[in-house]
This record gives sequence, C-alpha cells and structure tokens, in this order.
Amino acid sequence: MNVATEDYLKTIFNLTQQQDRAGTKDIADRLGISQASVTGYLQKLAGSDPPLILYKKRDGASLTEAGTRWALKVIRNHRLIETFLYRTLGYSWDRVHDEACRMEHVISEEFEARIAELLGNPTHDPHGDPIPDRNLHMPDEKALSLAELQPGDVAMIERVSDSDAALLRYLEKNRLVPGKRLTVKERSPFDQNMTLRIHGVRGKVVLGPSVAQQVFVEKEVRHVHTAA
Amino acid sequence: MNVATEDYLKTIFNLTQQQDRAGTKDIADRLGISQASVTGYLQKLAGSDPPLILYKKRDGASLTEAGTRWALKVIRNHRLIETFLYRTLGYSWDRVHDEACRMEHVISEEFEARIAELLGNPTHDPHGDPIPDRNLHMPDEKALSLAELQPGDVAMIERVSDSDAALLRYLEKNRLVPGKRLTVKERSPFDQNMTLRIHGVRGKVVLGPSVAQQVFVEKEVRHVHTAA
DNA sequence: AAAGGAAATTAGGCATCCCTAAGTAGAAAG
DNA sequence: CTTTCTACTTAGGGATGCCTAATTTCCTTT
Repeated sequence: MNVATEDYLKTIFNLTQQQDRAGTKDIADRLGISQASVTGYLQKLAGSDPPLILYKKRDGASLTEAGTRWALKVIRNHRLIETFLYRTLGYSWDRVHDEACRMEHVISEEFEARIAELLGNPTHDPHGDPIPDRNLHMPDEKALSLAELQPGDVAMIERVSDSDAALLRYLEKNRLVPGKRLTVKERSPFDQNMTLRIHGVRGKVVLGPSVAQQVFVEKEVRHVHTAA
Repeated sequence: MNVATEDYLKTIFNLTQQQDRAGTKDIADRLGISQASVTGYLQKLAGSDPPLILYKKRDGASLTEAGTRWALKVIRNHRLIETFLYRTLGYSWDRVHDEACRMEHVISEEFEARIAELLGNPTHDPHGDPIPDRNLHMPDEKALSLAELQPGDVAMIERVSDSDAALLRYLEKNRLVPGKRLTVKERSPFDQNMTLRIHGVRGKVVLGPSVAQQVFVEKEVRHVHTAA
C-alpha cells in the first residue's frame, strides 16, 4: 500500500537476483534518487515491523521473508498488468512497462485475480519475464546473456530487458523477440559486436554489446557438427 | 498527476453540480479530512498557475475552466474504469467504485482511450452516471431524487449513488437498478417511507428516505387519468 | 605505510499534505 | 442589539520522502 516501499523492495529483489546484496548506489541509480535518500529509507525498511530487509551498515541490503513476499506480489502485479495491457488492450510491447509501474501499486487482489483468470494464468509477460504464480512461486531463471555466446552457438531468446522503450522498439524491428531461435555467426574481438542469423528471418543482424547484454537466451545443446 | 489535487477537484465538481459553490465543510466531510486542511489546500489550488478554482474567503470554492477540465478528465477516467471493471472483468457493481478511485489517478491517456474503445465508447457507467465524452462533454443530468416523487408517479431509474457499497448491494437485491420503471404506491407522512412497485418484479418494496434520496429518476409524463 | 577514490553515512533542510487548538466572521435566534 | 452557533481561517506542528553538503569507511594503488 506504499509506492516508495514497493519500489524499493522490487529494486532490491531484482538486484539480489544477480548479486548477493543490493548496494546503496545500485538502488539509488535504479530508482533515480540520491544515495543519501536510499540510506535513510533502508534504515526505515530494516526497522519496520516485521522487518522487510536485512541491512548492515556499509554492506547493502537483502530481503527478508516478508520483504520477498511483498516484492513478489508487486512483481506479479507488474507482469500480469503488462500481459493484460499487451494482450487484452492491444498495447505495443514498449509501452506496457511505464503503465504497469504506476498501476502495480494501486490494484486490489481482486483485480489481480480477475486479470490472471482472464488471461488464463499466464506464466510469462510480453518480454519473457516469468510471472510468479498465485502462491508467489517463481521459477528460477538462469540469466545467460546473448553477449556471452560464441560463434556457432545456437540459442532461443527467452526474455529481454523491459525498461527501455527505445531498446524494445529496436529489438522488435529486428525480430529479436522471445521464442525466436538464432545462430551466432561472428563476434568481433575489437568492439564485441555480434553478427546473428535469426531463424526464419532473412538477412543478418549486427548487435553491439550494450544491446546483446539485454537479451537473455537459452543455449541449445551443440550437436557433433557445428551449425553451418 | 496528483492524487490530492484530483480528489479535491472531483469533489468540488460534484458539490457544485447541486449548489453554487462548494463549502469548506462539505469538502472536508466528503474527503474525510479536517476543515483546516481544506482551507489550506483551497488557497493553494486558487493560487496555482493556472488557477484551478475560484476561492473567496468564507465563500467556498468553484472550479475555473482549467479546474473543470481536469475534474472532468478524472471523472471520465473513473467512470470508464468502473464500466470496464464491471463489463470486462466481471466485478459486481458494489466493488467497482473503490478500485476506480485508486486507478483513476494513475492511468495514461492511452489506457483511457483503449478501454473506451474496447467498451464501445459507453455513455453511462454501471450506476447510471454519465461518462464525459472524449472532448469532456457531459450531458446535464437533472437530479430528480426518488424521494421527491408522489404516490401515483411513474418513473424510470436513471442512476444511483455509487459510493456506498452496502447500499448498492441492497438496491440490487431489490432490483432498484438503472433502467427499471417503477410506480410510487404510497408515501407515509410520518417517516417518509415510500412503497414502490417495480415493473416486471413481483411484490412491493418499502424504502426509507435515506435510501430514496440516493436513487435518481426520470419522471414519466402523467396521463389524464391518474394512476390508481 | 600512505594516498586516492568510490561507496556509504550523517546532518540539516525542504515540499507536500495532513493534524489539533484557538480565534474570527457572519447568520440566526432571542 | 446581543448572544450563540456554525462555518471558516490562522497558527503551529508532524510524518513522509526526497535533497545537498560534508564526513567516514574501506578498498585499491602506489
């Protein structure tokens, strides 16, 4: 019921998916506020009853049970809303994020339940992010970035980073959307540019590392003969 | 983009539908806050650029052009959302108001436009309140309360007050919903209780004045011979 | 070991929007 | 005309959530 708290919890959850603890600076950067503000708020979250985060001075924050549950609730809301906007209201996939960021804090459990049912309890949002289920269970997502693949690798796009609208438009134009299979053709040792073939699409795509890092894939097991 | 401001504007709009100006106390009562807080906020709204209200000390507030436009935008959002929750998501009519009160402040113009289209540009919400159109035009609603009818009068229910969920459940159970026609059979001179026949429904309904005041009707023209 | 730099914290402050308590203005009633 | 009541306003204050500036901690580098 509190926008600021929910934004902090969501951010800490996301950060601790990859690192152990979420640092003050990282949180400040993601929320677009000052480090000092974050320090103050972390102290508050750690001191609430029940505590929502574990916080040790100069050692960042991590979520408690209660904090995790709350974060997952917000993330479920967010991703259900995104799916709903995309599928039911016909939003383009680059416009769902901002709307969901505002709506996620105000919808009731009834709203959540009704859109989940309307959508047939979807498991992934339009960017491929997994949606926690009713009991807030969410499958582990191994985050293998496209940027980590080598020439010859074949992979399927699983999800893409959802918060940069311009990036999403670019990815869509190049057919880099969840579900597509691709083969890595080349990788420049200088600028790390990758040349890809997307299966079922003519032509090739060259991606800089900053883009490739935002696309996450599942690598396919290589067969004896490397793909041509 | 500001919940407090939008709530004030909405409240002043509603109050000035019936009276000339909205008094501090009336606003405070509707918003559930103190009169002192209202005074302070009215001064702020009157001093903003452009001014959203006209405010003279001890003489209440009324909306300016800009204030009216903003209020109508929020009211359009509210009523579209109510209609959407009711029709598309299957909400019961007593649960749509609270959800709409929160969502109305956060949805974008795109959301508004898309649900309006999905619903076929509805002109009335589930309680019968008119929805301002895209250009924020709203038909005048003459507010003839059921409580003002006399025995023998025939009328059609146009709309009902939407903010009291328990009242809405009661009305629905008694089939007192927009579109129904009814005849006033009796009116007790002591307690002002009204006895009604609702057309197409067997039996009679007795309503106290506090309920009858919340139901608004369009009276049908009486014919030569007064109804029995 | 000392210096430099990045990250984090504390101190002090501001805007927003609410509160209670106390005082004022104006209308209705005696 | 004066009292009284109600609506309204002013004064002063509190919680929230952000800010900048200054300081501290700790890690790396030399």
